[in-house]
Amino acid sequence: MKNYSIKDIAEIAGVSVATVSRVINDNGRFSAETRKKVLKVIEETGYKMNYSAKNLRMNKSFTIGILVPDISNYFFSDVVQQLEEILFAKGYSTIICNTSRSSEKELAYLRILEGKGVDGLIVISGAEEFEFDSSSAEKKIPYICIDREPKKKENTIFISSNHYQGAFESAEELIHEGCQHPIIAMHNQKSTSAKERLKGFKDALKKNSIPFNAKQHLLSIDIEHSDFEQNLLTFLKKNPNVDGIFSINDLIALELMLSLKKNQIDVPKKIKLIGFDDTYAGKYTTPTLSSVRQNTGLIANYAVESLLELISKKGELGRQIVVPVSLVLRESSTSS
Amino acid sequence: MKNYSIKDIAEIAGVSVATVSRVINDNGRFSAETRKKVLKVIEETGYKMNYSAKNLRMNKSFTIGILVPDISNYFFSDVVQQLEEILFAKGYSTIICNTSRSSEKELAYLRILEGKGVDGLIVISGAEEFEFDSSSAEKKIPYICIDREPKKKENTIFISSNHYQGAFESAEELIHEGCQHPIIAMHNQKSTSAKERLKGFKDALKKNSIPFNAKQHLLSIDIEHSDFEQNLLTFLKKNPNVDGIFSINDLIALELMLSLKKNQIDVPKKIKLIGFDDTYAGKYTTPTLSSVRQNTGLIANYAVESLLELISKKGELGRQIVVPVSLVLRESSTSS
DNA sequence: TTGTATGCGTTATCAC
DNA sequence: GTGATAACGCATACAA
Repeated sequence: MKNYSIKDIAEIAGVSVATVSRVINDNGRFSAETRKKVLKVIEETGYKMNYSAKNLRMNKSFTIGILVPDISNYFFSDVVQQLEEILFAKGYSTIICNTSRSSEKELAYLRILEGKGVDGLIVISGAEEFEFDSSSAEKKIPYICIDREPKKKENTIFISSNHYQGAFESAEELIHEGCQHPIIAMHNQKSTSAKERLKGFKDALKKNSIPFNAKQHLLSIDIEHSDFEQNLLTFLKKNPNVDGIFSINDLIALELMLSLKKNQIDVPKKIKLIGFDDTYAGKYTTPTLSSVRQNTGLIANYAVESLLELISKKGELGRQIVVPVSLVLRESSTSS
Repeated sequence: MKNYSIKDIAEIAGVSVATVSRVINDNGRFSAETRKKVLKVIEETGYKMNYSAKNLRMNKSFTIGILVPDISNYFFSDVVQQLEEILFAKGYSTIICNTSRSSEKELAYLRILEGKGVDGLIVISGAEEFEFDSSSAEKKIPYICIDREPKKKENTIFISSNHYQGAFESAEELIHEGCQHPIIAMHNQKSTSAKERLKGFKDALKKNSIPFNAKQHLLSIDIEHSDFEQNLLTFLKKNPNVDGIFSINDLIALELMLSLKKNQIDVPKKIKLIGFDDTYAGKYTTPTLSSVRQNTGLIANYAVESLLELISKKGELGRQIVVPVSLVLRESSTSS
């Protein structure tokens, strides 16, 4: 048994390679009879398309590259999985590239992906703004940005959750639950989404006549270096009236919950807490964790749809799609 | 600006395509001067290798396919990420295929991957035994199985954690902590890893003179259908002396913990609990969850190493590599 | 040391 | 409705 090519198929079926190709791609005209004949041979031989040849000839790869900072992150892996699912159904395969938030790795991947002739790119998050100059202007590779603001908006389509809304509603929820001194806890990454969440939080405070002040309302967390717990305690010592925390993500929220518990600060009685991403862990903590859920399914759908439109030259660039989020309320933010 | 080919480069540099190819691949002989000349042109033009052509010509793709049941699973995504990292460093790119535990999808992917000419395959878990008959015996695609027992061991290399050890040690730990009636909680998937864990659990009981009896020591959970909590309560009603649970994975362990808490059954006082996989959520529950940690880094390393050996025809087939696990003890299994 | 020519498997453009 | 053939970009055997 060998690797059959359409040439072999043609020979066995007693037709020409052109005919075989036409049958396979259901493209052009041929009689029902030859069709059956060819299909039978294909079945019998177990013929498999050589995509390298097809790609070379067509200058198309039916492959989409996905750039993601960290596939083990809950939100990212969720989006990626959905993307993969949808793309597969549409006949595309995906190359998932874990950039580990490293620019060099990202660049290296970009070159490889270009070389492999991907038809399109989906770029997910990443700390900095993204600019992709497919150096060959001739064959610009279309790309979609998810949660990562592109430098040149006119070259791409930008999809993201409504981070502003999520933060705004969270802050309002805390206030409505009686919090007089809600704060926002965030890391020092200046991603678009983080900025939006901060803005939403600030605006909610403003709307409720609480003047925002970084010293009093912003707990800044240096993920890598400083001691998490000490960080929190110092802040609370300076601001003893804090009674609500909106955390920029669940990971931080969970750590906060742990530290608070360790220091006998009751959640939600003394301090109410809302996270972001609705990680599954939030269902199992005591108290269970309220969080903002992003609609990954919708995001993935929009991304694929837009990208395929761009690939077929039908899509309009420069758009921005904002996907609404939903607040999932659990015990950590509700006054019994 | 267009997409340059080596032909263009050759023309600009005033040499032949053969020379350019030799320079690019550092293969064959050429003068230092021509080398410099060619490299300069490549730099200036921003030439990018067309891998479709290269693959077609070389019958090699520098691409590895990874089949994984569910990328959003903690253990899987961890392994995949590490695989990707290691492979990337070695110049390979990866196509990650999420099979959603569907045989059809798996088969479809296999065909595509073959067509794309992947140099090798890494198959992770999946419910059933795996048999990959690269239908073209001519060009057998080498593959590695992680946590999934292949039907024909002689065609592949089988890598897995020491599930037996993890289960055995967990059971012994429960017993040493005073449990008289430890049980194992498991879903109805008959994967290799599940079987091994069951065996380890049984053997630990035997060693400690506790005769294993499915009715008394095996809590079977139908993930999809039945009501989880009711399931547990019924079992506990029949076996009121249960004082320790080894759960086949953390997901189930977390659910158990939730149900126990809901019914005021204290963990670890009344019932001690140990999970499997050391999901990050276990750090944030109350009590924190003891669990068996798999060494994903080591698994990934072995997998890549073995696969590359197979690809270069140097590896020996039929081997089995067992990677030790470690028991991470937390509050859920320790008597205060 | 370098160049010429061939073929990898496919699709598309012609002819017939 | 079908067949012959060029072309895609690359690596390599063989010539020079």
